[in-house]
Amino acid sequence: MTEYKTLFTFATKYFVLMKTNHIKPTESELEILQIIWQHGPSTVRQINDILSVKRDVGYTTTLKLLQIMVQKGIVSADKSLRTHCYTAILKEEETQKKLIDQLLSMAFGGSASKLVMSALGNSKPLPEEIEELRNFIKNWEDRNP
Amino acid sequence: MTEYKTLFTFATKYFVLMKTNHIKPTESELEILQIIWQHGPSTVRQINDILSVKRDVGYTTTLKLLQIMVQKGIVSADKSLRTHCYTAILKEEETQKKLIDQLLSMAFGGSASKLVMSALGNSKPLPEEIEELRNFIKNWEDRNP
DNA sequence: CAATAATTACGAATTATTTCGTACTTAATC
DNA sequence: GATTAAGTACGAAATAATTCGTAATTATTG
Repeated sequence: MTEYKTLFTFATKYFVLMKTNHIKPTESELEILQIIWQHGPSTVRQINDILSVKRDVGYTTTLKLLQIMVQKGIVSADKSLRTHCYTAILKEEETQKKLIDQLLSMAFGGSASKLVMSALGNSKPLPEEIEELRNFIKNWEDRNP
Repeated sequence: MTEYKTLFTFATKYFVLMKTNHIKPTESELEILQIIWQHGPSTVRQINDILSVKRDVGYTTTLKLLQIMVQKGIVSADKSLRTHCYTAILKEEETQKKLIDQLLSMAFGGSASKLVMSALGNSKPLPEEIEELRNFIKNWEDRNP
């Protein structure tokens, strides 16, 4: 019996992995995801308030997007209260990783170094970011002698 | 008269700049752009042959995409011969820069260092890339003490 | 030169994405 | 308790992206 449970658990995880692995949030969905990542589980109104600062967007538009995102398994909805609360299912780092991989193969011919150079080329990282980055680079260079 | 010509030249460049600045190639368009970037000006057949290796795509589909890309100003078509030849108008580095900026604001909250770390985190750059990258980093660190 | 092959032009179906209006339900307020 | 406000559900329009079929044209070949 335990074997079956273990197998089931594994199969479930694997299925979810497979499913989420090819989920690719659209731009609007990413906008919303980012808000949830930053602010934690949020209601439609909270999300829409933040979204509205940047651009014109109707309340029901945001609602609809969130409902679609639930269907796609991008977020989950807690419906225990009348005002539903949405939580990110896609994890920030994993999603970022996936998006970078995609950009990498789509516009950089798979060359990560080119991507990095292009990213550092433009940007003006904040001082505190620079320190973090410097450490990371040091570590990375140790691992890639 | 020369003043007008100069003005016109400037205005044209400015217009094209403004126009191309907000051009955002779709995924399929990027696929094609990448091929042209790598192989130089190409015909539909050449592009479609390369494209077909990776995935199923009809000849007329590729043709249509290229025609749309001409309309958008992404590529230009030399129609002097029966078999048209397509050249990239969008430059590789600029396009890459733009796409990174977009990814940056869309998924990394604008933090280039996070993007770089994520990119280097996964990747296994080729030895020759590592050297190039190392030089770049050295220079970058000199400029960001 | 007739038949075949390669090419372009372009309409149109299909699918995905975004947006919002309207109806309905539940809570808050007067 | 009636009215207003806030919320959800959901259909559907508008737009964008992708795909391909068919017709017309021009070259190539036998």
